[in-house]
Amino acid sequence: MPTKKSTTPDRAGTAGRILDVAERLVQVRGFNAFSYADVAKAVGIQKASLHHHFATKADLGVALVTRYRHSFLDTLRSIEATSSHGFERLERYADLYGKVLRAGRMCMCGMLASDAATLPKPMRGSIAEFFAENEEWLSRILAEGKKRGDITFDGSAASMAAFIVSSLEGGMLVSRGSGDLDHFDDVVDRLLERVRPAKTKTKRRSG
Amino acid sequence: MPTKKSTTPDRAGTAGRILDVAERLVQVRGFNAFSYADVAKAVGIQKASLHHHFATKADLGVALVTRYRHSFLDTLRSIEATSSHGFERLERYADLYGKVLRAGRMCMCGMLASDAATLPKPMRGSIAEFFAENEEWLSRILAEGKKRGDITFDGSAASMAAFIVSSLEGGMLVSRGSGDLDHFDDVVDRLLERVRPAKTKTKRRSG
DNA sequence: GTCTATAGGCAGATAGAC
DNA sequence: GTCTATCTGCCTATAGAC
Repeated sequence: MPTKKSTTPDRAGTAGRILDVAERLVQVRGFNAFSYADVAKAVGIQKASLHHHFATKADLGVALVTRYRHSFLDTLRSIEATSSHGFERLERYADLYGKVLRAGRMCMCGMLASDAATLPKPMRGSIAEFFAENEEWLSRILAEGKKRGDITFDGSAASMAAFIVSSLEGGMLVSRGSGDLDHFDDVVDRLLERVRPAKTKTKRRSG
Repeated sequence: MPTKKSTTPDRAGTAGRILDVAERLVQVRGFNAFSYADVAKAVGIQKASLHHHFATKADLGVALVTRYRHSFLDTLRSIEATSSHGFERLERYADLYGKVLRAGRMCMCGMLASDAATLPKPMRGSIAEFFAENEEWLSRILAEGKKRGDITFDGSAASMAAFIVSSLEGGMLVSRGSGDLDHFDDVVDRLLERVRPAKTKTKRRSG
């Protein structure tokens, strides 16, 4: 859930600034509820200039999802590299979503998932890829943690990963719909309680 | 999750047909991705005629959410009236969402929750009410079931209710975004497994 | 790469006849 | 209550000068 620096480039230059602005607009309003005029205004150039960087809105959308996927994976790898404890990794994973929510945004691909039926076809495959990669990473972290004993759960790591992603995305959605951000924290608490290893007593959520 | 007959009226007449069509369009495409022209075409009247029934799109939106809330509550009461076993009630509750998903739709208020930032203000309060009523009902069913011993869970009924709603909404969202409807069934299985009472061996999901 | 100007279409909404 | 006709404004996108 970016909004942080990443290993990949694409964040500098006009194209990068356009993507930054468009990403925020998608996360707050959705793909069908922002226009080139909105982006142009926020970036400080004219509408027509946007078309030089992204010929069509569909092109912009594809670039948006592609960058988001890479950026998100970078963040996951960073969590993996800087935390060796399974449960702590999951806390930090959940906190990614919490930070986005508190920034007034929805997970970009969660937002796009709800717009799916109306999106240009090339975007849809990339959105599905986001969820697949996300669950793959989570699944691996869960399996390793279970083996090491610093994460607890029943059933397959893959289905647990799918469950976690759904709960967090749904938690964000319902919190935004209810206008009650604490709702999300309750969901995270309950989710983490189910995977917390018997002995550990790590404090929940930092931000 | 309607698309079924309800005790309340509002389903007959031109206004009712307009609401039926608009409801489907919102559930499939979202509030910002359908037009009066779409509705008029599907209903078989002219755009201008729609304004006689719902002067503005905001008015249509408010009527849509209000009817949906009442209709949904009717369905919940019907589950409560025709199932006396707690776990079975939860199975039927989850199945409501599954049926909507398999119809190619999203929960209407889940969809509207993602559109929230762009919606006319009068709609937002009503959407929040939907989630509150929904969780209230679920909370009561959970508390009763726990007391009777035909539902199991830790923590408060209210937080468990919030968790269930989030997981189901998120399950629908991610399933649609992944293009994999089985994803949702896995989420439901895992969710129900956590509330299943020790002795019972009810089969999961009927539809 | 950015600009001005504009095309062509669709959005939500209104006026007024029947 | 439904129609035809129309308004105004915004949308995505393009042409062509600088």
